[in-house]
Amino acid sequence: MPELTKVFEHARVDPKWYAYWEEVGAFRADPASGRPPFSMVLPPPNVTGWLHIGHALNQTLPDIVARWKRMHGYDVLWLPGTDHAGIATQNVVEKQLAAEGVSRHDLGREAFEARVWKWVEQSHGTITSQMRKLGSSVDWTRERFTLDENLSRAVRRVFVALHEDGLIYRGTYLVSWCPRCRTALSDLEVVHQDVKGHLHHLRYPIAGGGGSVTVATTRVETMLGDTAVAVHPEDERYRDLVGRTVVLPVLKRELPVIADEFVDPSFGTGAVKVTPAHDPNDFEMGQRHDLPQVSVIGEDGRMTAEAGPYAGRDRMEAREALVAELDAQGLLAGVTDHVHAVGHCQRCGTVVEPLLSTQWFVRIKPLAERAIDAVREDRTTFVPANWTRTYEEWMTGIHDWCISRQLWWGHRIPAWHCDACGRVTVTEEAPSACACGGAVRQDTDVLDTWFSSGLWPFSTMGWPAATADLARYYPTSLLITAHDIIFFWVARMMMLGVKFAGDVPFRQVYITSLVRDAHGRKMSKSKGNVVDPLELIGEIGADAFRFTLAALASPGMDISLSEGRLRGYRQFVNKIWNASRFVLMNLPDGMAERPAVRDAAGLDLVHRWILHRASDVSRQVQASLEEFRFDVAADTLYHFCWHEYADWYIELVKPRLQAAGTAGSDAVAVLLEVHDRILRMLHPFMPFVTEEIWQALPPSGGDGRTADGRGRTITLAPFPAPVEGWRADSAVADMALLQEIVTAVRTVRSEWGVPPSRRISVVVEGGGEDVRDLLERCGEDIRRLAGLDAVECAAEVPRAADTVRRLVRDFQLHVPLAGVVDRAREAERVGRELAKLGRQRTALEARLANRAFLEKADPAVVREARLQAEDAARQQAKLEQILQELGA
RNA sequence: GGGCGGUUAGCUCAGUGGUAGAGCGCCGGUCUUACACACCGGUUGUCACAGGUUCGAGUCCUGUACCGCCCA
Repeated sequence: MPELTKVFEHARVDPKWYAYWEEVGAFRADPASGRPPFSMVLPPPNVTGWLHIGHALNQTLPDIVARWKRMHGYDVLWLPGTDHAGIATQNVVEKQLAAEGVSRHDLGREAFEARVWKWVEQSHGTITSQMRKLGSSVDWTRERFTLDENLSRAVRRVFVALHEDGLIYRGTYLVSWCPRCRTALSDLEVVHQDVKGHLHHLRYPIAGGGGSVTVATTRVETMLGDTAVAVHPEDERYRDLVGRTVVLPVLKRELPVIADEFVDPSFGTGAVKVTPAHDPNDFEMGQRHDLPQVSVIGEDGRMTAEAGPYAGRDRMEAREALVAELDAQGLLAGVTDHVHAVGHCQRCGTVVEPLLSTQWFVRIKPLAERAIDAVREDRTTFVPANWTRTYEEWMTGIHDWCISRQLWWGHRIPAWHCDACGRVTVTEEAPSACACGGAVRQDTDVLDTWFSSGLWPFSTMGWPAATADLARYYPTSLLITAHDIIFFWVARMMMLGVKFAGDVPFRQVYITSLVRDAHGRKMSKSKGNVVDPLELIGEIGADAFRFTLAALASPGMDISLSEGRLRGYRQFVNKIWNASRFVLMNLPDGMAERPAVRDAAGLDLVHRWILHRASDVSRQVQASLEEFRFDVAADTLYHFCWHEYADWYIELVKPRLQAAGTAGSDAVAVLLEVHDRILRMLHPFMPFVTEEIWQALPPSGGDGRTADGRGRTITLAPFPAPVEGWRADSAVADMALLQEIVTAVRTVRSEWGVPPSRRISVVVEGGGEDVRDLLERCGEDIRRLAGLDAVECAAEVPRAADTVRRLVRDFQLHVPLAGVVDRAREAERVGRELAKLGRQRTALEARLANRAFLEKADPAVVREARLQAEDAARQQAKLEQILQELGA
């Protein structure tokens, strides 16, 4: 440590230590280590740009776990990597091309792919650099990318195996189609948003005269593809109409009127138009009634030749034109405002069109069933547990998964089509020819990105080969990820892991919340409230940023990234820094090794107190981390470090450090011991500052440092364990008393405006043995902390006019303050205290007067209430006396 | 329509049935030799509303209102 600045300089310190950790291989998993394994995979970020604040949370929490487990001696594998993110990445690059005035079609598939690879290199570099700045302790030697050769091989293996099992099929069905991306999407990639639209009521004339039937629709243009009108079979109004035909306006096609239970008689007129080629419900109705499917909208979002006079027009344009035409013909029965959910492309926001299309699908029910069972059998558990239900419900109602995408970026589907016989050959490697001898060409489609992400926990470990990593680290111990990808990712990993890797992919899944802005609003570019994690790290440092995320990460609650909290935790990091400066500045010159703390029983009260507390806190932090209460662990550490260790212990140890003999050496030993434990407990939360300081502390035999330099890092030092021998309940009680006395004096000083420079004196009246004993042992401490030149005990103190008296427990402090005391004001204060005490006493006595309370409440609670009531009564009496003597 | 979560101090949030807490803010005082990103002291509440269970409810149950998310 070249120089000790007053403010922690994260920008100077942080990069140094990350490089060091990598250099000594601190994060490398070692299957041969003989230590127990603990494994996680990082949810691979998309190579679409850079990490956002949500990624920061989803790296900080697992990093805390990884570092904590490592310090407990586990052989930790935290495997990093990135996702090629098919449609998302393709869109990013297409936008860049558009800015240059070219399309991917201008480039052609190969050149386009090359262009994307170039982008991937850049984005990957950005992401990994961000991860290093954040301090993520991943094993870079095992980094993976979903398009790596081995991961691609895993994709082909799984595709072929599912196909052979009959779980992958190809067919023509209604799929969600993005006309802008020009690809099919899975249900999950369609985002439903409420849109204000219009419900158009259209009259379809009944064939052969006799009026018309009115149907309602929000998508008028699809009428051109209608092949029936449907009513509910029990709907009296239309009973006679079933079996007859109506005439489709404009195209003049005759449509049968059918009866189907699906129709809701209470919606609109109770009669609906049926468009099997453009609506999922109508598609099914069409199957039931064997209706023709007429596609009037094409893959480009324009009307097809089937649309007659509207062919070639944009779907939205056609809608307006049709409305006008129908209106002119008197077939528009009315228009009402209507809010309805419209599907939009998750990646580009375009309104999705349900289209008939030939695609590859995964028959998912059989896979889902096993994945549901795995969770029911607790082979995988969710934290918080209520996500289990969300998972189960979605898995239960799951639909087949459309996995083919008409993109150029991704894993090519391992299927080869024969031009001669039309047969499709599905194999891992390209066949030289079709079985019939005909030439084959590979399917041009690629797979849904999530198909490869679904294999991530085992494909990254070498599957399908039986590797040592797979044997040792699979199933992984824990997955930490956000709730918005439970369906996309967690569910798919479960299904595919159970099916192909022989077991669940992870034993526990901790679901994190979303990070929102300071006022709980979702961050979005359009709102302009997006917080860039790198910017924040630049401002407050990675340590403070991480600590903030941990402190705010209470389970099940979204995180509001409040500026106040961020600033507060930056100050906390600085507090740790300065407490460390204090420790380092007070070490004897040339201390080569840390002295051991001698038997606690022989130590001074303040040492026994802080050792007891340090031990207690390590127990609490351990317990909190075990149940993923990062917030509670952070809070415990914050309070202990700042408000016990820094505020009290450091102040109390100052004079002791100057003392000669054992008093001085004890002080150094305990101070170093506790400080070292604090650093180690804080390390998982704030890795950089703790390493910086720890490296400057004199080493100790047991802290994991070895002669060759390997292991000379706090990252591999043991996480502090509680020490039974440090238990000192009496020291804790004595300290509480000391703090009460000091605080009472400080309050008097503050209230009467006594400047810190002015020494005053205090006489304690009526104190018991414990008080006298404390004054004897710690009189000097009390004088220092309260700014006194004398503090003594007396059985009876003569009353004096300018003496302020304060009640502490059952004794009182007499503080002579010549010339500043206003008796009336003091009487007012005592009066307020008395009133408060009276309220407390009344409430307690009311409880004690209640027979039911005495009979049914826990005896300990009753006893406690009694003691409190007695205390209150005693204090009341004394305060009344004080008040009286004040002359009020 | 189904499901999940939330409503606690000015703000952001903890809170295991037993007298309401933290950080930030606010008010007053301090450059006390680790830290002014500090120190000392103080202030701050119909725990959304209405019922119920209980000796006792912020905490458990039911309902209502509002906010948010997911699914259809």
